[in-house]
Amino acid sequence: MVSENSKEILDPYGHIINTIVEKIHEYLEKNYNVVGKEFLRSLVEEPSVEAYGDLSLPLFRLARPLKANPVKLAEEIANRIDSIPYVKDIKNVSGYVNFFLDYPGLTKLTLDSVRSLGEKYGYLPVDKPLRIVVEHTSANPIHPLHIGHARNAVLGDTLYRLLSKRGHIVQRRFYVNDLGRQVAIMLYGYLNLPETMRPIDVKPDHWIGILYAITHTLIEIYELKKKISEAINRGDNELYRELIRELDRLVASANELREKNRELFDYLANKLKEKDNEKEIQDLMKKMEAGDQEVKEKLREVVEICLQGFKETLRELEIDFDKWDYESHIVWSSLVKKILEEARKSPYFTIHKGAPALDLPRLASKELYRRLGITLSLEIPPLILQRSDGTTLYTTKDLAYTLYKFRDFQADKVINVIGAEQKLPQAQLKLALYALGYKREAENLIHYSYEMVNIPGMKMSGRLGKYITLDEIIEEAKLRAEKEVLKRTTLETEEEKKQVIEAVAVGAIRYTLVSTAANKPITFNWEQALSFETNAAPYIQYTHARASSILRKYEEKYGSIQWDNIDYNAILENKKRAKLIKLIAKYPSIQAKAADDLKPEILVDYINKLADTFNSWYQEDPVIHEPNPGKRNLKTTITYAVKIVLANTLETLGIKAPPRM
RNA sequence: GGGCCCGUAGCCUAGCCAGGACAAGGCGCCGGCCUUCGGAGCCGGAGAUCCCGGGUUCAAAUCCCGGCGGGCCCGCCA
Repeated sequence: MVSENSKEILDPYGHIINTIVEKIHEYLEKNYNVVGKEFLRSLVEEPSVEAYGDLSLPLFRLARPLKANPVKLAEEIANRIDSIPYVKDIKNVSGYVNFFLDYPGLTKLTLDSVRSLGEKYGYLPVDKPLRIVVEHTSANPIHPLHIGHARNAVLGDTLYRLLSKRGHIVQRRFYVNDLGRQVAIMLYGYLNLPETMRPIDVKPDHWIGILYAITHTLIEIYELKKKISEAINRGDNELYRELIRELDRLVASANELREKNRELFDYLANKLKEKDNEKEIQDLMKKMEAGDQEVKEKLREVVEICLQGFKETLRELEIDFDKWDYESHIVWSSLVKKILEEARKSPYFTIHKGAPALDLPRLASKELYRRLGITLSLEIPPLILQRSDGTTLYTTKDLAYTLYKFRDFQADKVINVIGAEQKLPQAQLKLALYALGYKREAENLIHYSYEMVNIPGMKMSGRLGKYITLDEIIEEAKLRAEKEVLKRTTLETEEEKKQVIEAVAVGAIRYTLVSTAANKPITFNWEQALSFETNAAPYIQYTHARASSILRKYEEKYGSIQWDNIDYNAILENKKRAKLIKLIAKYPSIQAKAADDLKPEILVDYINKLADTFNSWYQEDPVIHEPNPGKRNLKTTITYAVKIVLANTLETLGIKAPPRM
């Protein structure tokens, strides 16, 4: 099945580097001490200046183990090693060995690869596929998705695509936090409404968002009023003034909420006025956790309304899930109870502040933290498992859920896409797993952490109903895309135009969210997100459409692409041809690295460089008008390869690549 | 009080983990290119104390220490 040369077909550039390393290693082994091949390979780099060649091996770090002078060694290697496949010339420059590639050879190798793999070019499969769960988005079902969730969702979905294309078996899961206090508040509001006031012509999650914010704000106001009269009775003036200020703020939010849905607001304001809301919510939470039949049904009903809205939004962004897991299911199916029992038997079980807990600080050690990928200086407190009243805490449920994910999918690895603010609980989770004897799971649980998305001049708050929804952002993106597309499109039918507008709008959003490294905060900016110029999604899409168009015209004139009569030597006639073929050759290893390092931004960086180089080449070196058939075939096959690579990177980023725009 | 992340031209970002040869792109700004394959493009130019100060090293944007600025976390919340 695997042919002799499959490696070089799948990964032309990687193959060439391996060949070079092989030769150097052979030489050093014969004449000096033994040096690890992997180490040697890690030293190979791309020179910063073109004049220094295509690949370079700095010898400074080798000098010590080999007991050699780097400058002399470079000289020696350059002189003594004369022939390496795909290498035309070897030169030494003060401690560096520089390699100049044989471009006709590289071109043939690369185009052979593209020819035999076609649209699959670039997807380098791993030797051992893993079963991987990617849990992402997992927004609380109490308000619509906003821009922060969008970063989570897009990152999670892109990781899924990267890993799948790398050959892993990947499952996407969404964890529905349906047992928290926030959900209880929303459910409480819902239960106080007559059926006639359920949502009709609003998007379901938007309605839920308002219901939650109104219920929350009203309850806060009523509680605050009680505290204020207490403060008056006690004559505590300072407290009184402080509470009044807080009340003013809440009333201001309440007025804004009332504007959004008067009927709902006035009804609940009246209904909740005289009740002991706090007590009723406590009762509701207990019933929710216990799985009270009646509450259970209503809970699922109201949560489903919100999830319906999530699904609509996510579908717009080409995001889908394989499994929706409910926190309530984890609790009701006694998985949590089992974990608690195991914890009680664990040697790390302790009582902390009067509550049952795991003594995680006892596990603190350099060795273990490194293995689990926990930052050494992170101080991890004991993990309290249960409240004094017996109800369970979030991380305990998460402990049960994590094991459930591993078991349900027989996963080798579980990746949680969760905000950076949850670093501590995620580290606790790992240590707790370890403490309970789940070493494999602890070691293969990955917290893929990302920083916040800020909207300039705005502080978002779900509780007060202050946020910009993802739906609004998508809507705005479409409006802006429409304006830009209609200005320039060559398409004629309305249907085609609509598709391109959507592809451009969604592409712009996904691209923006994935192009900045996850550990850096993003300040959301329309101009930048929806830029139609270099370094943005539409630019890549446009370049792809342009390459497609060239190929279409070629085929109209000459028929199908000619692979058999290619003038490989002609690659040397134009520097940009060579630059392009090198980029194309590198693609499989770049795509693989982006997947292995979980860094989509590597792909974004690459795709830009490729589009730049192609556009620049296109400007000065005509393809179809090339009269010489051998050269024309070279140029067309390069164009074809560029088109494939652009389409595949866009596909990996979840961005559509229309052939015409 | 302790901890984590970030700090690269007016603005946005890459490079930092595995230190190497003049710090790489984009936006914006200035000047050019439409009778040739799609100008959402191309070519050229100006613009940087790589937050500051020490240290390690033949070599530091990159590693270590100490500051400064911004965000986040330290709950019987989720």
